[in-house]
Amino acid sequence: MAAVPSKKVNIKDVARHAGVQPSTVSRALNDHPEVSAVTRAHVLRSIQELGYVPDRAAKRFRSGKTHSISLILPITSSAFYNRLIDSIDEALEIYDYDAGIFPLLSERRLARYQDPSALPYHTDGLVFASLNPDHLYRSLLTIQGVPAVVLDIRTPNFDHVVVNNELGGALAAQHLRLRPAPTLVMSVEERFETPFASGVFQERLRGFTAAQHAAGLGVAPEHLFTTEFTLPSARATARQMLQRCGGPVNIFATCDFFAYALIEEARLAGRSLGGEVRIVGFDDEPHAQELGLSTLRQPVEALGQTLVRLLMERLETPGLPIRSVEFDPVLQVRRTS
Amino acid sequence: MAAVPSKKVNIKDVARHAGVQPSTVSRALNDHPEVSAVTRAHVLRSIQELGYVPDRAAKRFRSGKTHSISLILPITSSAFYNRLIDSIDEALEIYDYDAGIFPLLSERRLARYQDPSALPYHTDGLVFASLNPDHLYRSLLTIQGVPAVVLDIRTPNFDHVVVNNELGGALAAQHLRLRPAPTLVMSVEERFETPFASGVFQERLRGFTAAQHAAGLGVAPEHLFTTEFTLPSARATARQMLQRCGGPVNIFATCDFFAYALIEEARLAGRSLGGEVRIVGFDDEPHAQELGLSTLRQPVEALGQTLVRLLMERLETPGLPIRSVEFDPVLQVRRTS
DNA sequence: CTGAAAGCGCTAACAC
DNA sequence: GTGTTAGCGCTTTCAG
Repeated sequence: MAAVPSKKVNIKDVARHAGVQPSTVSRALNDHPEVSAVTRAHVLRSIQELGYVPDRAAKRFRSGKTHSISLILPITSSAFYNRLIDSIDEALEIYDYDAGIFPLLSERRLARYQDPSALPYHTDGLVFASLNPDHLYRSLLTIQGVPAVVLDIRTPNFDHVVVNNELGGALAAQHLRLRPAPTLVMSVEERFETPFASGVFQERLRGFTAAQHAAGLGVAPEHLFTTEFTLPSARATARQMLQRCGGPVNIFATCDFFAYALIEEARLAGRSLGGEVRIVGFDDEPHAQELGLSTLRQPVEALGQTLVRLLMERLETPGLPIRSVEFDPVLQVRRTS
Repeated sequence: MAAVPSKKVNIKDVARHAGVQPSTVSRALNDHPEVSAVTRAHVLRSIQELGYVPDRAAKRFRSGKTHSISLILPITSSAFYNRLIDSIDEALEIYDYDAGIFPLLSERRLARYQDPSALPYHTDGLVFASLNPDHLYRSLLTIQGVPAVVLDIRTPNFDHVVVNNELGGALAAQHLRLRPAPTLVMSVEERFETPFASGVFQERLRGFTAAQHAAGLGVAPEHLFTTEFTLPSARATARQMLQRCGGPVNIFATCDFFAYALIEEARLAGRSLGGEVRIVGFDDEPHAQELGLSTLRQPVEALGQTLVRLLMERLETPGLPIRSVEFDPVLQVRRTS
């Protein structure tokens, strides 16, 4: 281990030190089978002695590969995306790949990511989670040359994996109908002008409403409550909803986060969960089980695996036609319903 | 906008199309002042027509710059790190830089990040948040050539920014002593064998304990409760603590997350917050204000700004000596104490 | 203001 | 099994 080296040592220095050619050093480093064990050992020792680290930029430039992909998503602080990150990480292992996480947390980031040489595109492939590349970019040239797959959005331009959210809504409706009672929905208003909307909440709501209509019931406008995606707003809305219906009530929350707010407020109000107040959420986040929340489980592991498989196939075979894979959510009945 | 181009168009194609030399195209693209307005316009039009996108890898290889840095942190799902990300993002703006987020969520990631050509090191600089590069790597050669700064850890090898956590603990102790009562602490056991420990919780605890001792009080071992970093564990521990002391009690939670659990359990048990049960947390997360939690505020914006400044200075002037900056936390008294 | 040419560090043909 | 050589696409001297 040398002290501060006066200049960065490159592959030529190593070659000279080991008495071989740069190509041999390269072969030894990249585990080519044609290099003899003795030479390899010799070269590796020179590398050790000189403290050589291959130039990252040159390596990538020449080989054209980074062995990593970028995961572009709206936020990272939700349990769903954390599970997705985990499942993608795991699925990448067998391909010897890595994922960088790029949360699109602000307009500023969105603006910077218009630049084709922004960091996320310095990888071999892209996964867009709940984000539509068709809307994200002024021109798709931005991500030119980097294959992409999309989660949660049906797009004709990219491989995509979606969950049948309408079915999820329908399953919730069907289940809650087991006990007739005033039926409320708690959802969020997605702003479709922004590129940050995937439409999943609308789909869940639509599935629920359609199923209610099919059963001759429907959802009255005053029974539909929308909230912001923050704890205080969700709590306030939940309180309002529970005050509106004093007696037995059924509630469909379009995500578990909203359901949590409902559970807390119901408890504070002393209303019996699963009896007087019945709740079905969506996502099956980790807390859901502890809290006994009935909810719709998304097959997150399968989503991650499929996204990775589609992307890796496309890396290997660029000319592939666009593929679309759909998964069904599954109703998990627990104590709140 | 051409259809699917048979082959990727490069700077030579653009030059030929525009009737100039590659160097001129490069100059036009990189806003060199020496190129005439007419030529620039001409070149830009060719670029448009051909749908040219500069090769990311070649650009970086040649220029040696990515205009981005990597933020390496333990998790992303805590409010503190989200605020840190925001403040770093903001601070980077004036430098025309960008940050990639690399959460070290698993042993697998840690293992992959031993590779010097892993994605995080394909940037111009590194910020380690609550993570010690000295322990993270088998050899620091892994990050060779990429300047780094560290948050939360005093290390002789890197520029670092720390918060005086011991002072925070002492301030909490001093404040809680205003009303004499049995005094409990809720903390976490940091495992120092792993590279995932920064030591901040120990520091907070140490500061608290030292201050109590100095006041002739001390913290009895049975008054120190440790928990896991999960909601159910925190809730269970909180319940235990409140059951242990039926009457007036003072509690120092070494982070707001634990304090939330205490608040919820105190409410469920019908104990009066700020009266019978007094709580001081640490971090001043966003919820803290809504909940009226007394807590120690970390100057997150200043931390982010300072980290960025130190890193940018080092990028400009590689030979700089190691610098250390310390910030004091500030006690925010609200309703829980 | 623009052209010509060198070269960044590495990998991969092609020889031998 | 190793050496030789060309070249990836861009930026940056140096001329003119």
